Amino acid sequence: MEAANFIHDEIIKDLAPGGRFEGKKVHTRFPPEPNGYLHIGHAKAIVINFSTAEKFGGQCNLRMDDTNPSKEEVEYVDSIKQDIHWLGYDWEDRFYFASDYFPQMFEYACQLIRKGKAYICELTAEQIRQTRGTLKTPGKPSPYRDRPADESLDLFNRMKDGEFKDGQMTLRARIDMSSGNMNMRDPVLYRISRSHHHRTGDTWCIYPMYDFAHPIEDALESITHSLCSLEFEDHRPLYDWVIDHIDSPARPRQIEFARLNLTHAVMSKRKVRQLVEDNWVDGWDDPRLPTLSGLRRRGYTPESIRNFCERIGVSKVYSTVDYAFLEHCLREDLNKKAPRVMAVVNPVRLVIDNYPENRSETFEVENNPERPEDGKREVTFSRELWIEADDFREEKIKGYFRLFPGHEVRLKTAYIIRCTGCDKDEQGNITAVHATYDPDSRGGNAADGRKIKGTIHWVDTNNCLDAEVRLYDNLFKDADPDTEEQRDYMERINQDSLVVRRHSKVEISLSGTSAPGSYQFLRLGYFCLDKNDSKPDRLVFNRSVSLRDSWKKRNKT
RNA sequence: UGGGGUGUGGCCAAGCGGUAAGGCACGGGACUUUGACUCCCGCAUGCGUAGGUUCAAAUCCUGCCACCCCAGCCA
Repeated sequence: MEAANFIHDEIIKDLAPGGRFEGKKVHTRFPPEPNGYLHIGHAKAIVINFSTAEKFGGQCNLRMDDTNPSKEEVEYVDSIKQDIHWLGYDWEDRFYFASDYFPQMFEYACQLIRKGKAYICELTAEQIRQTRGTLKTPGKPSPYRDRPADESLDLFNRMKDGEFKDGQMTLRARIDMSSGNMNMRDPVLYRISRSHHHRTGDTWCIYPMYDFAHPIEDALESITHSLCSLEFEDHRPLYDWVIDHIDSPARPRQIEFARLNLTHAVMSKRKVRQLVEDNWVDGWDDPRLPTLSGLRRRGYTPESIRNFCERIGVSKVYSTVDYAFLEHCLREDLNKKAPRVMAVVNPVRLVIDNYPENRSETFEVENNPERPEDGKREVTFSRELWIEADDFREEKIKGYFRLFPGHEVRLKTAYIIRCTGCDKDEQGNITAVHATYDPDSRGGNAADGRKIKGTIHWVDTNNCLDAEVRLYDNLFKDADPDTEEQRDYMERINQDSLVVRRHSKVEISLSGTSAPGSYQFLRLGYFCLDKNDSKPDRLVFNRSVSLRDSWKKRNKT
């Protein structure tokens, strides 16, 4: 089997004869804490866990790591499940909660106490901090460190029974107060907390810490490979310590990889929350946010996100992936799938002066040149059309081959027209563009075979729909809004990250649509209906991503 | 000499002692009834750095440098 990344390398070794998991089935898990919404960074972890299991013919569990009731809520559990399903992964019947293991964890803690590997400490949080030492100096042993096991066991049971106040005492591992690894300086294993747990209610008033709970959760589920992010590297010795000192049914292996960062975006829960709560964006599913619900509303497909996650690779290097790569993956997917449609986002009236006033005709347009099997649809044409304001200029500039007086252009699938001028109001705003058409060019090709370089899209003024179009761009202009910790990144928000066009015109074939799905607005980009605001009689489209535009690129700076 | 990690082109990333894959971005060109798509071409005499071992080093060894993580009763 070929390894796609260093984790696969390790797994292959583990599975080999004499390896740590020889003869075992690979088992991974995705263990979110239900305290917020999932984002693209989680998607990377989800893809790594599920695809690794799949690659080796194993399984991946979904587990809510709910060991801290003061931060967790049920509403998140549902959104997390929904997002993972949406991405296209299935955990079948293997959906678990860390809280289901509380009784077993308590039992393991008692084992540790009996072995003299853990003790009840009555130091306050402040005292624990003070005696922990610093990065360069060893800590001091707690005065309770040598408390007899019987006494600790008794206290631990009374802790569980609610005899003590929150924070009054803790269960601590007895490891090494002078370890260079801070996590090994007698870490707290259990704390007293009377917050209401979303699943166990008030059954417990003591809760295990992550470092104690996680290896047990993994072991109980027979996880072989516990894949997590880099910041847990220093916790691995403690993870192994717990497994080694309890009567563990399994010996899972933790492997760490670098989490995903994206340019032009903020990923941390705290920062996203602030953007939402201070109303810089429209909720957790704002299309500019890197949350999965935001990306979904923006029109990102699960396939594009999965593909993105697979292609960015897995390593231990601190990395920031260019947002342009995510966009590339979306375009690549939508180019194959999205039906083409004509829409004029910023309309200006085009009058074809030599076209009869009351005449109308119909043209057939292909739905997707990439997929001829998708068939064709009809669009109507008449004397007055809407065209994109950008497609007309009063004067030619170098390289511009759209409409300007005297110049010919093709109206997609219809006729070749020649621009004759424009009308303006008193302020000098262009109110209409004038042109004449070539009656012998029906369909778009000139009878004399002359080549027409430019083709523009259009919509019949007599047969179209008004729509609101929301043009989204990066939330942050800076590639790295997240770098300097203390900077007020809100001030760096891109003022043009949302431009609303309320009077856009879209072709009639879109009338009444409510189905989810993406369209390519010809020459503009990929768009989808906004799931929150669009109504069959008042369409609202979100721009998922623009088409690549070498003209625009060439003309800026 | 706290501990743990990482350094390959602008951004990801292969490479596992035999003479620098691939993708994105970027630049050029072809094609084009989407300035899209597609297709060509270009883009590291170089792998943090200095030495060493070897016929041969991004890969092995040593020193140095840079950056990231750790002192929650968060995960």
